[in-house]
Amino acid sequence: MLIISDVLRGHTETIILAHLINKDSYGYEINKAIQEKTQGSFELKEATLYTAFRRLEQAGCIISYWGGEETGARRRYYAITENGKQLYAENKTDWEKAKQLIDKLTGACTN
Amino acid sequence: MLIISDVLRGHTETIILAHLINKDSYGYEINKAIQEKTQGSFELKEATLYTAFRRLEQAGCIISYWGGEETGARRRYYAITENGKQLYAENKTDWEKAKQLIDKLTGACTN
DNA sequence: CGCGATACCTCGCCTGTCAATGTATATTTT
DNA sequence: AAAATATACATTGACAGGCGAGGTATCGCG
Repeated sequence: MLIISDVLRGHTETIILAHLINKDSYGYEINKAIQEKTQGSFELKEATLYTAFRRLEQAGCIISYWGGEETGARRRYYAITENGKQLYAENKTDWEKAKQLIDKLTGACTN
Repeated sequence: MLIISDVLRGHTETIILAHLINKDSYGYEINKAIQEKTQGSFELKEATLYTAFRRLEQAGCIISYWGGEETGARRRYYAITENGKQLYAENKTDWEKAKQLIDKLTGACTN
């Protein structure tokens, strides 16, 4: 991985939720989508992904159902809930704030 | 703390280095500076701060020396090294990349 | 003298990441 | 038909960074 993963830490859930906003999806597909989007410069590890799914489901932010085994192995689909949409919105505004804050704090100070 | 700390994770060292770029400083002062800069919306916890100092010193990114007890308790000053300046520069470019990446990945996807 | 501010430090827990490993099925290759 | 590859999900155990809680010491003020 080219990008230091500690910086990405804490964004896993938001990344997942972002992918579920428009349509239901499943782990493998989300992972592939991320790899394509970032052209390999960042990969969500499977273990990380699935533990995040567990967290989100337990928090009532997503729900899961089995389906769509037509093409290959069985898939567990996830759908975002109202809770999830709310969390996504919160995380997005938090991120905007955090971005500014980090920019300010990591700028060489002249005082 | 208002901002989710996991998002800030991994930036502690960069924040410290940023404060040492222009002048030597010590823990308490750096902490106070951060609190003022962010108007209380983010506080680097002492335990976090001092463990980060240890890490940075062990990595040869900063060096420490005792001094300046004139006003109160004794202070341990830190100075940035060439290694530290390099790490700072790397972290900054990483951050720019990561910012773009996160923005891209947490945007609701329309595909 | 007690209290608050200054200043530093450590222990142990918690949480998120991830390498390693395992399972099962479908498709493609040999 | 067997082997390899791709699809797809899941768990375990280790690791690292953040931080709550607690501790030490000095100085000035009332």
